[in-house]
Amino acid sequence: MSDPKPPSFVSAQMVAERAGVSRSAVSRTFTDGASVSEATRAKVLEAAGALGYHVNHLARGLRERSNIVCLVVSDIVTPIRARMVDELTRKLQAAGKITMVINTESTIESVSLALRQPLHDRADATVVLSGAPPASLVETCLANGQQVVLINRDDQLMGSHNLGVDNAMAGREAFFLLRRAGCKRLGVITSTARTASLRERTDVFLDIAAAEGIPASVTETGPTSYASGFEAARQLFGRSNGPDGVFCVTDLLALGFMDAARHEFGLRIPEDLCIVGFDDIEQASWDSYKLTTFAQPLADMAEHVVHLLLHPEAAGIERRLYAPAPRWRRSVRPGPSA
Amino acid sequence: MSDPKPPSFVSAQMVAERAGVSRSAVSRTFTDGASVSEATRAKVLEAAGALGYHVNHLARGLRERSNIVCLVVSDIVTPIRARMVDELTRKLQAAGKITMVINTESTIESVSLALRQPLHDRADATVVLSGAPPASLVETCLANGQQVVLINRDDQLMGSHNLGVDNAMAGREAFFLLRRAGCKRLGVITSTARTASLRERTDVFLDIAAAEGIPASVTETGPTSYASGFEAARQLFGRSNGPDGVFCVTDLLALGFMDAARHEFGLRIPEDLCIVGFDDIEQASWDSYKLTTFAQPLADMAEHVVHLLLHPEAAGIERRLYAPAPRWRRSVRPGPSA
DNA sequence: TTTACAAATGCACTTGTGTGCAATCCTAAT
DNA sequence: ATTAGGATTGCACACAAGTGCATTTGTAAA
Repeated sequence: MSDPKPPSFVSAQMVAERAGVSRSAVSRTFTDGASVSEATRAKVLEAAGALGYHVNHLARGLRERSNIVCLVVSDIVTPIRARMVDELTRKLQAAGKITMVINTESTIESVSLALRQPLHDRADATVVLSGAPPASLVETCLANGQQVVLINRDDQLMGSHNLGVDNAMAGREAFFLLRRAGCKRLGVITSTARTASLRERTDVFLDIAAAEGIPASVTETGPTSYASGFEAARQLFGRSNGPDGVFCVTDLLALGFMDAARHEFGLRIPEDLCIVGFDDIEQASWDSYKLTTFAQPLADMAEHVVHLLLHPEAAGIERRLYAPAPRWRRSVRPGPSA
Repeated sequence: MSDPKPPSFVSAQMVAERAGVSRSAVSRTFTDGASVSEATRAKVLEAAGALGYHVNHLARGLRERSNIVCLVVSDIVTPIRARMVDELTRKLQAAGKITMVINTESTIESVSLALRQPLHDRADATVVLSGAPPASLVETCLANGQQVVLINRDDQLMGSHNLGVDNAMAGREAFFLLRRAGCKRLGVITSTARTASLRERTDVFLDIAAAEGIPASVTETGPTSYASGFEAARQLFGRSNGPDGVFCVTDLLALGFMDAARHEFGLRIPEDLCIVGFDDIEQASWDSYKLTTFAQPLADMAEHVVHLLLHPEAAGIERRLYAPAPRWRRSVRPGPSA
């Protein structure tokens, strides 16, 4: 007997009918600067409220910009990534953008697949936090009028914005920190995920060490994780003559390394072993670690991403390098031991 | 002289013109089960490839379901939240859904504002991970044909799916773990964010303790964080006669509490003090902590969310409670001390 | 009261897609 | 060669919005 009437979204047409005006009037009521009389506006607002009307942003996006930003990211659970996602979603939202998150693996195929999504969704922009996007797909995005922002990606693709942290500076600073502490046998702990960022931190550190005549080894045991750092320490101190100063290219590696060095081999930090990390994740400041490390200016970077997206034509394409901020804590001696 | 031709998305119309067919043919080529001849399909695919055509999901969403799912969440940086977001985005994506993230504060106003977004964006469903959504707005979402899934929220709102973890069980188990260890003076460490989940864990623990005649105190010093746990330990052990067994309603609180107890007061864990946490964040398993805690079956929960969204009419509204899985580690003695 | 001019309104078109319906094409059987 | 039948195809509409343009309404000045 009764109409089942499946619930569905209420359109401007329905509001117009209820308010006894044209659909144009409804549209104009919700458009800034449009010409509507106070009486009509009131009728429309009443009807809209009663019906629970909400402007369809998707339909609006058909005509002009969609205000959608695609965030391509892997390893969200990683503290540093989670913080970046947090900063970006928060700031994009405040700027009136809609954030679509694409959770991808770091593999080329997975990223390629993911990068097709912003095209399908008519995103205004694509922000890549992880993985190495193929140049051809980035070009397609650009050709379709999207902006592309790569964060901490090596690929200096034409037409994309590139934001990154100064890895060379970090590698250099890490070395000098350890040398000032009087470390004699250095080591770099990195991961098998050979991204350009990690590689640059490693290479600069090694180059300076070589130039200064201090021996330095490289150890990598797996992905960029606590477990890999732990395993690295096991390997290094399992044989004699382990390092007395290490640069872990990531805080997660550093914390794992630290735990293994302390609890498996009884080493004292910083007396027997100095450790420098990178990222300044929250855990690095915890009382069990007090890790000396470098902070990425995430808030500044996110801020700049939003700025780029809000003013697409303002400054043109740019590559910007941010200086990592050293955080001196307890894992490095202030001066030589003994 | 040359056409500036601002880059923009290529439409099915353009593909049709280049392929010399009607726009319908293009649409049918990209629609499963539609009737297109092999010759036409080939021409269309060629043209689409050359032009870089991608079906506009937004426009498609105008007609039927949009396949957009809204994720309302706060405190993404928190390990447990990051993991839930990771599980959900990954599984939703695999199911062909598009995830848009709304990063909100936990305040009522902020959540209210956030909940309007899925309405504007014609999301098929809204998943709420944080905050207390006002009933009226949830009703609006439901009235507009959306599905609403609340995860670990108290509010048992009509028409919304409710998934949660069995907090009562956790509180009970925590108590028995500590009693079996022979603890005489118990304590609960919680936060000032009085969500239903945290409150239930606290209350059940206290009730049983009272019933069993073991004294138990409650301490809350701030938000649900490492720092709050740290501060709680300072307060409790700053005066004499601190507890010898505590249930921290969150792992973050537990780790902070642990660090302060060890490093500020020299307490040995589990000899002098037993600690039980909740969440089983990655850090709880780290060598410096080895925290006994309870794991939320995040993967199962995410799986079920996707199931609910894929089969909207299948099972109707439901409330489902998941059993937390105990993780026995080193922060609780297996039996009474001395 | 008439005129002039601005404000308000509605028609119709636009955006990009999917699809019902009718017209056309092609193939095979009579 | 004719026809039946199925496979293709294209037209036109629907979806939900914004907006240029012409029309109507309203108001104030002459």
